[in-house]
Formats: sequence, C-alpha cells, structure tokens
Amino acid sequence: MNPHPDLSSSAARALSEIRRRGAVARVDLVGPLDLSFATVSAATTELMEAALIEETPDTAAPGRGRPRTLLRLRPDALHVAGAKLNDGFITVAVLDFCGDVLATASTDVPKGRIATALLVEQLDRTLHAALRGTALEKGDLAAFGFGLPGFVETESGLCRWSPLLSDAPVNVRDALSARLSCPVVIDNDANLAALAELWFGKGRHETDFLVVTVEHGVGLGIVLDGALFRGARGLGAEFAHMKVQIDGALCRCGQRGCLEAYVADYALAREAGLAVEPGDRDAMLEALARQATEGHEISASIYRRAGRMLGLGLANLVNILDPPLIILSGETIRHHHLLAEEIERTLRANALSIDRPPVRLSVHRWGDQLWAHGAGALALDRLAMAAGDGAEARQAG
Amino acid sequence: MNPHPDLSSSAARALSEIRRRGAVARVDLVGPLDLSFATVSAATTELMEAALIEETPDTAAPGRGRPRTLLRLRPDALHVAGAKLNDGFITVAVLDFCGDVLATASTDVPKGRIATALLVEQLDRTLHAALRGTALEKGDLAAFGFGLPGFVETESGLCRWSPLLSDAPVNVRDALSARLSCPVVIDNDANLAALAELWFGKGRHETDFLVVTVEHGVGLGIVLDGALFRGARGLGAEFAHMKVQIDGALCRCGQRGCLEAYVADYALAREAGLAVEPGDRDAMLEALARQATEGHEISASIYRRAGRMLGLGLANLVNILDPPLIILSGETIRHHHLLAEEIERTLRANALSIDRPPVRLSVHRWGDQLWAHGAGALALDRLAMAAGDGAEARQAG
DNA sequence: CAAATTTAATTTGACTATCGAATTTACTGT
DNA sequence: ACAGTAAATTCGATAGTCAAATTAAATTTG
Repeated sequence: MNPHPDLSSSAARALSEIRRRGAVARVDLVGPLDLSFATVSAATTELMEAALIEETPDTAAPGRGRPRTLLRLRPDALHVAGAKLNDGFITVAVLDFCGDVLATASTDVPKGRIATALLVEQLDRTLHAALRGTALEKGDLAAFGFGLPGFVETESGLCRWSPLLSDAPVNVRDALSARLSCPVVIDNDANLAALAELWFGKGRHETDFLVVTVEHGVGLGIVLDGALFRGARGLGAEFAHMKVQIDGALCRCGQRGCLEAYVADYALAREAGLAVEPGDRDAMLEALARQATEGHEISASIYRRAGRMLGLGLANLVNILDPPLIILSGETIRHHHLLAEEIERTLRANALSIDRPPVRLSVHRWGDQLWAHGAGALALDRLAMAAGDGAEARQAG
Repeated sequence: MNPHPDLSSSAARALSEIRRRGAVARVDLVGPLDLSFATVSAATTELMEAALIEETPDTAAPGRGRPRTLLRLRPDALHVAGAKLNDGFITVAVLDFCGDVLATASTDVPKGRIATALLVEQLDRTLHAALRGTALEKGDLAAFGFGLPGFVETESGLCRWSPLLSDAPVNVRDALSARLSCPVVIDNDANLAALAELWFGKGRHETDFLVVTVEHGVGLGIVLDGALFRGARGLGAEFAHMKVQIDGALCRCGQRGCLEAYVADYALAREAGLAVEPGDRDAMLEALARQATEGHEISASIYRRAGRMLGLGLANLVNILDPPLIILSGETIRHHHLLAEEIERTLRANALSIDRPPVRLSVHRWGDQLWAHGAGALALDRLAMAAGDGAEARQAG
C-alpha cells in the first residue's frame, strides 16, 4: 500500500529535481545533484522501477552523438488531495503526481468557529464530491494535505489555535487521518501558499523567498534553502503580530500595534465606517474597495495606510532574513493595486540593501482553489520527505 | 601542515559532541549522535589517532561492570587566535583546543574609521604581543578568527561596510590571511558573541537561541539548529535597522525609526543634552548613566525608552523565529539594569506565546576580552566545519 | 577467591551508496 | 559503411555504516 516504496536518498533528490525542471535528461542531473553519472544512473533506474517517472524523447534539435532521453514524472504514479479551510467554506482539490489539478469541490460551512468534528465530516463529504469528478476512490489517495489559519504544529499534527476552530487545541491531523484512512499533513495556510509557490509557482527556480498572503488576515511563509522554515520550535512565523506601531491599534490578539490590526479585513472595516455608507461588514468593505478604486481619497488612504504598515513589516523581515525575493498573494492583493504600490514604496524606503541587488517583489494573484492546490503540494512534499527519510532510516537501521 | 587531517563526518560530529559535553564516555555518544556503538568506536579511534582527544578515567563512583573511560579534548591538540575590532582598540586572544584563553593583548588604534592596511598591521603586532605570553609562535596557529561590526560576508571574506573601516568594501580576510600566513575567518561581531555563547557560554546546551549585544550599536546573532544562521544571502541579520517606529528618529543609516536610532550610544547622547551638563560625548553619556542609576527621573526615562524599543524589536524577532532563549550581553547591558528591566517588560507584553512556555531571557554580562574569545570560537568552528566538509568532499570526490 | 554477572569497548563480516574508469548504446556526419 | 560523438550503463573498488560476536575490566555472589 505504500505509494513510495522506500527510495534511496539520491533517488529522492533526483525526483525532486525532475519535478522542479519538468523534463530533464540524466546528464543534466549530474551537476545540480552533485552526483557522479554512475549514481544518477542508479537513482533514475530506481525511480523507473518504482514507476514514478517515465522516459520521453528529446524534442530539441538533435546534435552529434547519442541523443538524450528526457525523464519526467508519471502523472498517474500516485494521487493526493488537499484542502483549505476558509471562513465559511472548504475547498478541496485532487492532484496527480505532477501536481496538476484533476478535480475540485467546495462546501459551505458555518461562518466563524466550527468544531473539529464538523470540519472532519464536511471535509470527507467534500472530498467525496471532488473524487466523483475523477476515476479515483478515497483508497487511491497517497496522502491528504490540509491547511488552516492559526497556530499549527505540522510535526505533531496539533492545531494550537485557529480563528476558525472552536475546540483548539486539538489534533486535527489525527482526527482527519482516522476519518480518511490515509496519511494526513496539516499546516498553517500561509505555509501552503509558500509550498505552492515553491513547487508550482514563482518560487520554482528559487531556494530562498518569502510568501506573504493578504486575505482576512496576513500570513507569512518562509522558504530557506529550498525548504519551508517553521521557526525554532515548529510553529510558523507569526508575522501578523509583528508590531509596526508601539502602543498602536488594538488587535484581536489583545496586544496593540500588530500588523494585522492595520491590514486585516476587520481592521479595514473599523475605519470604513468613516468613508462609506453604514451597512453590514462585507457590504462596507466592498463599498470601500470600490470607492478606493474609483479614486475616492479617504477610501484610498485607508488602503494606503494598510500597505504602508505591511511594507514596513516586510522591510523588517528583509533586514532579518535577507531574502532575494518576496511573493505577494491573496485575495486582498488581487483587488487593490493601491495596496501593492504602497507596500513596495515603503519596503524600498525601509529595507537596507548594501552594495547588492535589492529584494525583488512579485505580486501573484491567485484565487481560492489554488490554496487547495498548495495543500496538495504539502501532501506531495511530505511524501517526498518520507521517501528521503525512509532511505536514511533504512541506512541507519 | 593541515591541523585536522581530514576527519570522517562521524568523527567530526563526535568531536563537537565531546567538546560540548566536556568529558564523556563512548557509550554516551551513541544516543546523541544516533550512531551504532561500532561506528562510535571507529570515530573515536580516528580522533585518538589524530591526537585530538585523550582518555581519562571516570571519577564517578563505579557501578557494576567494566568502568567507562571518559574522552576529552587534548588542550594542546592545536591552537587558534581571535581578535575583535572596537572603536579605538583591538583585542586579541590566544586559545587552546579546549577554548581556554592562554593569553590576551590589546592595542589602541585611532578612533573612528581606519584603513584595512593599518588594521592588518596592528592586528599582526597585537598578535605577536599576545603570543609572547605563551610558548607559541605565529606558525603554531591553526586558524585566526576576526570579528568587526558592520556587514560582513563570512563566505567570501568580504566586509561590505563597517563603521570602523574607511575603505570598505574590502576583503579583510584575504588581507589578514596574507599577513598572518594562516587561515582566517571573519564575521560580524554579534555573530562572534553568538558563537562564544554556543561553544562556551549559556548556549552550550541549547540548539536555538538569539544573542543580542548592546554596545555602541545593537547586534544580533541567530543560532538555529546548533549553527549560526547568516540569512539567505550570507549577510548577518540587520537587527539594528529594524523599524520600531514608522517615520521615527533619524538613524545614521539615513532611514528613520531604526532600533539603533533609539538604543545606540549616539542615540542616547542625542537626548542626554537635555538631562545632563553639556560636555564631550563620552562625559555626557557617563553622567547620564550615573544620574539614571541614582534615580534621576529624566535620565532614567532615556534608558527606559531605549529598553522599550529594544524589547519591541525582540518581540518581533520572537514572533518570527520563535526561539526558546534570548541572551542579552554587551557593555551597555552590563551597566544599566534599567534597560534590561524595560526590555523584559516590553518583550513579554508584545511577544505571542501560545499555549507554550514563553521565551527565556538571560542577561550575560561580559567584557571586551571575551569578544576575542568568541573570535577564537569562530576559528575553532571553521576548523570543525572544514573537517566535516573535508570528509564529505572526500566521499563525494 | 573463583566463577558468574554486568557493563564497556572492539572486532568481524556483511551491506549499501558512492565513485572513476571502462564499456555499451544510439545517434550524426562524411 | 564507418568514424566520431555524446548519453547512459556496467564494473570493480572503497568508505561508512550496522548487527552480532567477541574481548575487556570491573563488581557481585556462592
């Protein structure tokens, strides 16, 4: 039943290099993996025998000598699913081994905090719905990745706190794993976004970058040396509560001056009352966005301040972590270019760059289903790591 | 001439574990290194043959069975020296393999920025002075570690900028290496402090912590997973320029609101004019410190604000990196408990701690010569890494 | 006090991952 | 056809590792 019959560590590394590059000849793996040709040959043979990759002829104009045969992932080598919990709904995606989305499904859940039991119930249901669009059954899934906002310990599977769960701390991974009867990985939703960028997005050819998501809250995923960085004690970076103003605006965490208290939906809504007609929160936010886009000065200034605070927070991150690239994504970013502009301006003004190229800033607009895509990446990532660890464990034992 | 005849990677790991633990039996290395007894035996034999360690009988009350023989470092296995550049003087220390200081020496240099040529000249001279107190000659040194404030790239040996160098960017390492004819490692001075804590200080039994130094400026060293973290692009963390106040006080870097602009000597001096009798800068700072200690409210408030800003910066670090321990050290910390108290208060108020033990804060008072001690640790660290790399390179080549 | 017991450390034999060098394979160009 | 060239595999050697057997040095027990 084990989808990855234990791979040797070089085979695992070769696999992830093939994934990153799409289609690549064996020769071209020698350099990046820093292995001898002999070892690359052994590793790729292992991957072929495990039916994880397949050969494909080189389409490039042939030169002299034996033409290279390219290697690529076999899409149907295995399948995973991923999901993300949002405020009010759940999105599920089913992915093949290449990371292509085969099907998605979405289900509404009550807004605000829900119980883990209900979450598990609804996730199972939504997964079934998604699977109906494919030739797969639940038993065909090699792993399931799940992302949610809050403080999540991937290692233990524990969610210590989430704005969308009523009964945290709770071991969401074990609860899900029991229901779906397949391996489950959970993570903070910003980490999903980072992983999605690393595996399939703009971070594909990078080893160090930050992903900042702006939606109901602010999220940060840190990729260092080609892997997610989860902090010294396994909890993700709590960027949302970086202090950008001493004794500043009140945050829902109870502290003052948190970045989130200037940038999150609820923070914008707090100020929107002075700029738009009163109404319910969502309507006011929508009006605020519309007015800002149309050039209404007060509305625009609300977004500008949010962007300014976010830019300042990013500058602080740049000064500490020194990443060459920052990727901005999420719903709010998508709608409001004003925000992005102000972020960039403030970042440039406040980040040090000494005698070297300044940090690149890249805005990646993407929608909800792609969060689930990221959750799939999380599942694939865990499989890859398991394969690597398996080899090490075998060698060590 | 190579002091560490290439060690296998397990031997290198065993060596650093022996260093950390002081004296340890072979059995007790099995667990921490996660190796079989057979491999530990082979590794320690290798270290014995390289004359890096020696046996010593166990002094503990004997139990049943064969008594364990302890292993410890041989102090005279090799020697290193380290130095730190301060504003106005240079300190050098000569260390044995255990990290014990055999001799130190100090030389005055002109205050402010000096040329690299002069630095090298004076370092060589000071090193000779220190060596006169020992039975060693320059040729007996296996490596030389050097720390200075500023933006330093350890990998390339380049100092991109320093408040104490007039001709940066300049490759200080190569310049020093040519003069001393032994391998040289250079690093940011805060990283030295972190390394000294990791090898010999309060971080000895920790794998993740921050070291914050407060002197003329503010420095930060980050230890993650038992090794110095130098940022994605090899430059240290620029904590001094974290923004703690948007559009805040003017910093000597030209930006506004930098932590340093509230905490560094020059920042305190800027405010001191309103609290003490006018005079030259050092005299004013001394008067300020004295008055604050004696309870003079205005003077105390200047330190309190500095501590508050520093605490806020630390809280931001904690939220991003989630370290279990922060070590505060440096001159200013030593003199002003007011600062330390305010740091702790603000840190506690602004760092998130979710359902887990809060970060520990530890104040480590130490003087100038111990910076040089850290520089020695840097040299030892590089030797250890070189030994490990040597083994890997040999295996890979 | 000799034999049994206990714990520490080494040796042995086997296995795996790796490498460099030699070889095989599959093309192009003349 | 056949030399030339580049890609990929095979081969023999080596280093690092482990489990199991063995040796070593002490204490406890009869």
